[in-house]
Amino acid sequence: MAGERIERVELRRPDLRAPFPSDFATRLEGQTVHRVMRRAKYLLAELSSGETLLMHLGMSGSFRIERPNAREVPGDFHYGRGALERHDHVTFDLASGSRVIFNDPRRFGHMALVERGIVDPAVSALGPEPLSRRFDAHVLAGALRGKKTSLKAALSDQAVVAGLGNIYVCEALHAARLSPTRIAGTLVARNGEPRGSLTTLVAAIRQVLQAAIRRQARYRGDDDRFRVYDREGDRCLRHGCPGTIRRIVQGGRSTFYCPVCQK
DNA sequence: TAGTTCACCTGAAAGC
DNA sequence: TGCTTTCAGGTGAACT
Repeated sequence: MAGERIERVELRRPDLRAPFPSDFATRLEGQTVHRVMRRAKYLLAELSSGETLLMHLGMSGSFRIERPNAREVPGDFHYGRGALERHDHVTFDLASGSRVIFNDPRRFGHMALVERGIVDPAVSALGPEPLSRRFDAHVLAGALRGKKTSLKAALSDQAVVAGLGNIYVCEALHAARLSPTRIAGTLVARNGEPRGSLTTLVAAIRQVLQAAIRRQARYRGDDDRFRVYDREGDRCLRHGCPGTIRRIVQGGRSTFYCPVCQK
């Protein structure tokens, strides 16, 4: 979309997670996308008006791009390319002839237009990017100091660290050998300095995310992609650990961990 | 103020 | 075989 002019926007239903404003499509049409960025799980498209198009894939959302030189499909009435599918909720027709389509079966996705000079509250509240230089053990110690909630809940909080979901919190805690039920504040010394286990956790978060990006992982798929997630009853995969993976519920979400090697 | 619970949604899987 | 129920997730509002 970057560098493209948006010719036409079609909303194929009135809402995703929230209703679209009545002027959502018309405000987008005619605008040029200056650049597209990512912040945590949000995609941000900077527009020629100074507004920002905020997009979130939710659980099941995805984009696909159809290009004008794509092979024609007989009988199809949509630009001679693939027909629109049941859960194609938003289409962006671009001046180049390309079409960007947002598909989201579960409709947990989100789109909003943010006015010039305004930062969406959901974005401004986000914590540091876990793969950025700004994120280290001292920063995480500052966020966890005094927290009486569990490590699982704390790491799932996007204000503590941005972009970790349920699965990768489980994976990072397993990689760091830390129990998801441990009180978050116990990883911080009385003087506010991070304990050694917090440094290990920061490295584990980075390692788990980088590996996931390399695999272009999605939340469902090959079972061998995860070390603990969805492995209840299986042997722990850590070398030499005799433990069995346990499932518990925290904050209404499944947590998977090894009670033997995660302390 | 901090922490917890619930609703939203729908495809897949399990249960009957 | 077909119908019904349960479960999963990210986010924000409501609740404790």
